[in-house]
Amino acid sequence: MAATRPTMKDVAAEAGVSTMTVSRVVNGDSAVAPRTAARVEAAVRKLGYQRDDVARQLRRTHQLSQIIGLLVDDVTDPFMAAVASAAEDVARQRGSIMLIGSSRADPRREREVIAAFTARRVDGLILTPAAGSHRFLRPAQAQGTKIVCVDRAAPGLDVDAVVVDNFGAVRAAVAQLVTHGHRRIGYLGDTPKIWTFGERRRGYLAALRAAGIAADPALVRDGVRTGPEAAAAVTGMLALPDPPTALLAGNELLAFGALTTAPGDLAFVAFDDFALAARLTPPVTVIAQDPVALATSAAHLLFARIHGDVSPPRTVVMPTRLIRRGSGELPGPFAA
Amino acid sequence: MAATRPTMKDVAAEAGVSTMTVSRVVNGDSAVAPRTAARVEAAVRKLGYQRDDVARQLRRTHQLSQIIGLLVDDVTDPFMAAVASAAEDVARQRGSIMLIGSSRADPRREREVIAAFTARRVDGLILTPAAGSHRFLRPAQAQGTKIVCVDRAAPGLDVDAVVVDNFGAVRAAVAQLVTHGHRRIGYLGDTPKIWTFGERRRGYLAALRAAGIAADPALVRDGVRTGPEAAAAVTGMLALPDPPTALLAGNELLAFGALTTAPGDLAFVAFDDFALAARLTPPVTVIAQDPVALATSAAHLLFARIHGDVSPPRTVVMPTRLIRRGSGELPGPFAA
DNA sequence: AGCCAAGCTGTTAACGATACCAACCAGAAG
DNA sequence: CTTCTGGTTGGTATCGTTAACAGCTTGGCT
Repeated sequence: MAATRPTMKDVAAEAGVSTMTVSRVVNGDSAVAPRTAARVEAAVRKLGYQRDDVARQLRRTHQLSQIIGLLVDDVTDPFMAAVASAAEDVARQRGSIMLIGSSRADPRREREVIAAFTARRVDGLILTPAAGSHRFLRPAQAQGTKIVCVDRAAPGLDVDAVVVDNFGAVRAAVAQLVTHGHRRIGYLGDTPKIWTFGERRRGYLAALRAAGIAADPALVRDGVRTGPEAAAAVTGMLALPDPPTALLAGNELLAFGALTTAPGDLAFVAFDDFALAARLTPPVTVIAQDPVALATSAAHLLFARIHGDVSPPRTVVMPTRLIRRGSGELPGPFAA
Repeated sequence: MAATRPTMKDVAAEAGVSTMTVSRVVNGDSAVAPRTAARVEAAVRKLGYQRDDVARQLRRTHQLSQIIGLLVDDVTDPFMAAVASAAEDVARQRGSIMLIGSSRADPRREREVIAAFTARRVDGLILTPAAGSHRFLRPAQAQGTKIVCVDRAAPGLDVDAVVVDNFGAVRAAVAQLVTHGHRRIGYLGDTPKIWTFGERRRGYLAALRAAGIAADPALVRDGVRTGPEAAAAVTGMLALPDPPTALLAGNELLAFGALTTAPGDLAFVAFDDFALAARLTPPVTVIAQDPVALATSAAHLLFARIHGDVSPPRTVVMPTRLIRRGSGELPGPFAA
């Protein structure tokens, strides 16, 4: 049952050659006489030999491990799933495999997962940083692990990042709600300690300020993490004496939660596009970003670093698009 | 820049002890005098030492690698994302990290990814098998890699599997459509070579047969893989001289595609529940399964195998639930 | 005092692969 | 006939860690 896997030594014995020759054949590096190679290949097939990449990596300590690590909040978030998928595609093209870990927005878990990854000598990490400082990555970075952030910047860490202009996108979307006659506009987001939510919140406040509207703390909800929490927050806002006439949901999950209770006449804009947005009544206006493009770009950047790019870290900003489907264009009480 | 990572030897020199002592401290195994341990720990911190799990694994060849591999079709499928998330949670509880790979339903890619994983000596694999035989896994299995299938069985491979009764669930759902007066019922699915779609298709045909309805090939569409393809298939069916009055979509993705064009009076049932199903008009009736429960069960089964469970392979069947929200209960032309 | 046990630490040899260098062989050239 | 060249092959050391065992203290017991 617990058959032990054959090693190069076994193959060498079977083929009557040295392990060096087996190594050469298995890796197709350097010249081996065709007849010898054929004998080795036959032995490989006969024994079911597969190269042990663990031993290989140990010997080639200063070479690449051909493993990258991806750390996301939560893969069940469709945005993160798209990131994971795109990152793995690039990794595969580059001959690497990918470890995946979820932080669940918990900085401690994030650190532990990253430590487990670096202990395996990953060549690089793609991160969607959780809240909190990421200085703890400096030693790993100093030892040569390349790091690229995607979706979010990592304050306190000097690395590449591929993001969108969250601030500008939300500001523009909220400004549009104001244009359509809304002055009581609600905001739902997770903690502003997460970079994206901080930016989105800033954009919301900036748009209000630009319109001369005082922000009402009762309409600004931070730290909302789940669909049901979002639904409850919306219900709470609507029960206010002076309820909002428009709402901005900070991501897809919160949008789904809000949509379970939001009435159809509440103007609504969601950050992130989603599959059935056009099928709802009214169709949902969204701020769309392209997670595949973000992740592909981040992964290419990572592999460039892995292969020796030492230029100063840069932040790539990808575009967003406000897709007007109706819910964000519902007129408010101050409509012209 | 390319600072090399410190090894136990470096730590040993710094602390004035042998590498064995460092090893003992780092792993907390056996007794080391508190003062010595403190010195070693200080050296570890000073140098930023981290144990090299690659070397460790090589030395401990007959121990576990504490890595598992997950192979899915595509993580952007929310069902698979939930599977991945749940599997990683269990892995983490068990002190393992997880490699992830996508087959994109391509058997060759599936093989390559699996080979890359086994070369890293994963302790086990969780698979959603693509189409085609999986005999190629036998050598890996013989060498001790544990394998568990989730969502789909793997014909030709004697392993554990955690699935739902796809056949029975679809048969019941289609029978219900018949009860509501439908006789022209369309079916959308990917290739029946993928186990789940084969089962779902069989269930559909069995329900028709039981109702004495002849299956019309024009209403049975296999090999539909994308949303747009599903939409086109629906458009095509509706243009028939004798169009369907009801439709069953074989998974979430196909349901989304179909819903972009299906008129509101077409009775509709989707395999897999989804976030906004209740918000559509009419609300969508679905056959729900619990991907988290499936994956959690599969992962527990895998770790049981990894830790020595040698009982015969078993297939765990988890329940499905027909959630009647309206679209599946629309009356057909033969309603009583 | 003498001896043993317990606790602590070090030495050596692997794990499976590859880098580096040396050795071998045939045939060509001098 | 000798020397050289180029293509092939093998030997040895090593990557960073730990298993197995050996050796050294120290203190307790008779």
